[in-house]
Amino acid sequence: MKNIPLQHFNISDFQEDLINWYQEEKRDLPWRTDQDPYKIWVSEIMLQQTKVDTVIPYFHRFISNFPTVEALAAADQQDVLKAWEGLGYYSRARNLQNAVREVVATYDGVVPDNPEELGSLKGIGPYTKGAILSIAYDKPEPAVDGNVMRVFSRLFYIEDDIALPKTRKLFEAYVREVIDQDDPSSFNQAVMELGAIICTPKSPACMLCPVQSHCQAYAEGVEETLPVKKKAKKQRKVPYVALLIRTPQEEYVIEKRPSDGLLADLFQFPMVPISEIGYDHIESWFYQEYGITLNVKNHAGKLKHVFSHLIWELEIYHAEAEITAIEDQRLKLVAKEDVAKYPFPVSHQKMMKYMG
DNA sequence: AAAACGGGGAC
DNA sequence: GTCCCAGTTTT
Repeated sequence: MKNIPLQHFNISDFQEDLINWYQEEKRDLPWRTDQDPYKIWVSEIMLQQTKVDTVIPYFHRFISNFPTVEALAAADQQDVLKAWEGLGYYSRARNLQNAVREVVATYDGVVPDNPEELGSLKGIGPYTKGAILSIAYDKPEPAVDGNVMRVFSRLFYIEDDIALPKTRKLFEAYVREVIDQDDPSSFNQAVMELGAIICTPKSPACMLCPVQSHCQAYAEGVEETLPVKKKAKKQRKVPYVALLIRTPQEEYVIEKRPSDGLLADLFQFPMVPISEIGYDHIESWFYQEYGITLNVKNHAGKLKHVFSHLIWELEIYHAEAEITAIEDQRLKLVAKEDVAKYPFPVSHQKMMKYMG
C-alpha cells in the first residue's frame, strides 16, 4: 500500500472534532433508528447515486413491504421492482433480492459480518461493503463514496482524478489511517454527512466546518478547485416512436423488457427504433417483430427522457390492433386501470397520461 | 480504463 | 444547460 504523508495532521483531534459535530448535527434518518444489518443494507443500496431526500419515502415503503431478509427473499421480483419504480438503476433491486436469497440460503438469513463473504454478494461493492461493516457491525473499514473523496481531497489537498478507479483505493488508504477505531460507524457517517451538508461540491460552507482547522485546501484557499474530476461525455440521442396500442375491447398492449441491459425486466409501451427504419415502415416493422397488424392513428405528443448515458426522444402515437389475444411472450394485453400495476420506468409512466 | 446503468434536484 | 448524488457491474 502507498505511503500516506500525515506528519502535520493530528488524527485524534480530527476524529474528536468530526464526531462531536456529527453527534450534534446528524439528521434523523429512518435507517438510523437501529443497527439492523438488513435495513442498513437496503438503505445503502438505495443511496447509491441517489440523494437522501429521494430515498426516504422509498425506504419506508420498501421496509414496510419487505421487513426482513426472509420477506424479501420470498417476494415476487415484479413486486420488488414495483417498489423500486422511479428510483432508477433497477439492477440494484434485482441484485439486492438475489443477494438476500443467497443470505437466506447460505448464511441462514444472517447478513455476513466479514469483508470476504459480504463483498461476494451481488450489488455489494467496495463502498457498500465498508458501509455495512462499519455501520451495522462497528468494524473499522473504509466506506469511500463521492462525499468521502470530496472531503478528503480537500483535507489533504489531493489532486488525483476521482473519476479514475484507482483513486478510490488511494482514499481508502487515507481512511484506514485516520478512521476512529472505537466508533468507525460514526466516523464514516460523519464524513459523508459533512460532505452532504458542509463540504458541498460548490460553495462549501467552510465557515461552519468543524474540521476547518485540519483542512489543507482551506488553508491554501483552493477548496473550490477540489476534487479534480474528468467530465463526462455527453449523451447520444436515440429517437423512437412509442405506441399506445388499443384493442377493440379497450385493452392496451404493454411489453416486458429483456432481463439484461437498460431498464431490465421493467414494462413499457412498445417502441419502434425510428432511426433504424424511418417513419414509413412502422407498421411493417411491427408486424415483422411481433406478428401484429397495426393501424397507427394520430400523434399524441412527444417526450424527451434523459439518462446518464443517452437521451430518448419519444414521439407518442395512438394505434389500434384488431386482436383479442397475443402470441408473443414479451407482450401483454392489459385493461387501462391495470396498467399501473406493472413496474414502468418514469418515461413510460408519463406516457400513461396520454391513454384514452 | 471506460462504458453501461436512472432519475431528480440544485444552480 | 451543468453537475452529481452514501456506486456496481460489465466490457
